[in-house]
Amino acid sequence: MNKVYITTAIPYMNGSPHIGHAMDYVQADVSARYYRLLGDDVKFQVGSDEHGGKVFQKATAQGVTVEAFVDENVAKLKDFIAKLDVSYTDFVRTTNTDHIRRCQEIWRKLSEHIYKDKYEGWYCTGCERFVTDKEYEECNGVCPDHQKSYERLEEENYYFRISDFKDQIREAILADRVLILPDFRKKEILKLLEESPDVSISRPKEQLSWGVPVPGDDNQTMYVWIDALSNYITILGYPERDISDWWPATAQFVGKDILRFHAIIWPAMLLALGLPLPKTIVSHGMILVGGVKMSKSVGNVVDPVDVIERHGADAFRYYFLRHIDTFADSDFTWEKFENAYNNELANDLGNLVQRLATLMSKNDIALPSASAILPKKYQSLMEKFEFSKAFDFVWEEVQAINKRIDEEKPWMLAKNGERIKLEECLIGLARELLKVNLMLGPFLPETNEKIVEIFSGKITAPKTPLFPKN
RNA sequence: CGCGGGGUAGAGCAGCCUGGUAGCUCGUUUGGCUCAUAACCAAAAGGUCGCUAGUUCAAAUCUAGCCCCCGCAACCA
Repeated sequence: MNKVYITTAIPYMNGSPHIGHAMDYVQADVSARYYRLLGDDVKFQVGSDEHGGKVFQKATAQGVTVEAFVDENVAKLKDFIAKLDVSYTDFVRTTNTDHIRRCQEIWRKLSEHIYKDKYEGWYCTGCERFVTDKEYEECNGVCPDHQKSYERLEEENYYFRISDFKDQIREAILADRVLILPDFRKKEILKLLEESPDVSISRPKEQLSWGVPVPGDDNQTMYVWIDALSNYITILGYPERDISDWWPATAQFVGKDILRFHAIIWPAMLLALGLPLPKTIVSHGMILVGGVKMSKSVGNVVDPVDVIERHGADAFRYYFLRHIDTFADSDFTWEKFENAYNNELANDLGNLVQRLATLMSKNDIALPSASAILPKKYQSLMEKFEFSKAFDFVWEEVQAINKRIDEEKPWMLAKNGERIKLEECLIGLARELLKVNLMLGPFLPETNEKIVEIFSGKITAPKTPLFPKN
């Protein structure tokens, strides 16, 4: 039995979960369920990134303690993940004491690649943060929120010497020892790697109080990188436990916006710790709405929960796994979604189940049990994380069954009393459907179970269709 | 010359690496069927493959130049 470890990015707890996070979860879940289907032992991590200034400020603004604030958001996140029907096994919180302790131990282990340096940049005393040079120029040197001029300030930070590992990382990426998907992102990362300077990994305590204290320096707090990225191994019990059963991860799912951190900083950390690199980093694109970026100010934000409440988790998973490109930016519109739901889920699949179940039920034909096997092509696509293509393949089979029913005309066989042929025909068709259903399992877990139920024992057509139309 | 992705039927995409009748899904039109959620099956209409030049017997596909859209460029998925 193979050990498979699947991870997702841990969302920052300064707000509610949104559609971008949903992509991580749904993709990772399909992989996890697929490997379970193969009989593998799967560990599937999800979690929450809870430290940092923004979380602290938000909590303060709401007049609640920061602990209460993150607890509430974590509860929301867990509820969100449950709604998506995500079969995770481990939930890691960066405020968990084990995580914090392990994180500090990791820092110590990294110490020979850590140095202290001064950072100089534009700072807003209102926001209590540095802004990038680009931001500075865009605002003409005046903070738009506070109407104050930025000040030139310097502070001391610890830095992680990425440059110690650049060559190793480049080689690993080039040789696909850490496979970055899709390929065009790999090229992007290789280019970015050359320009990646050392990364600042701490902040003065007075500026950042809500975070993991830097071991051996009371005046510094860890900035996000080591705290957040290490979650993938602290949840496994690193460093005090041997994690080689699970690490390296089979696949780490991230959004394209944070790929750079997972493909550069994270591998550098792992190399410094003497740990192997993840086998695959899968990066998905952004969801656009009507061709434009989703944003609160535009007011075009689509809440996954709305989609789920309308047609269920499987419908959500269907659209986002098949019609949203697995790797590139893709468009969501309600019209497209409803279209896919009605034409494909309801008409192609739902109706297929209905007509076949009715045919078998009317003629009192049961399905002798037989185990289906997964087609090679499907397996190969799933193992390349080509979810949308794998789904297309499954759908070709769905359509082929509908076609076969029309060609073989079982209702005619029934009318003519050709019992033997009828049984042969319907059992053959039902077996095909169960083969499809097996492949459908990782994508649409709820539907999968329903189909299994319908076609076991004495068959009766469901009273309410699998995918009811409005 | 910052890096990367893209411009193919009304819409969304595949094909381009390894040149040789331009394909898929949705939508539209017509026909068939009646087991089924007015569902299913078949057929048809619809494209100067961003522009220009070049290589070639032959280019969506290779080369060069140009135009346009989008993403990223140290922390807003």
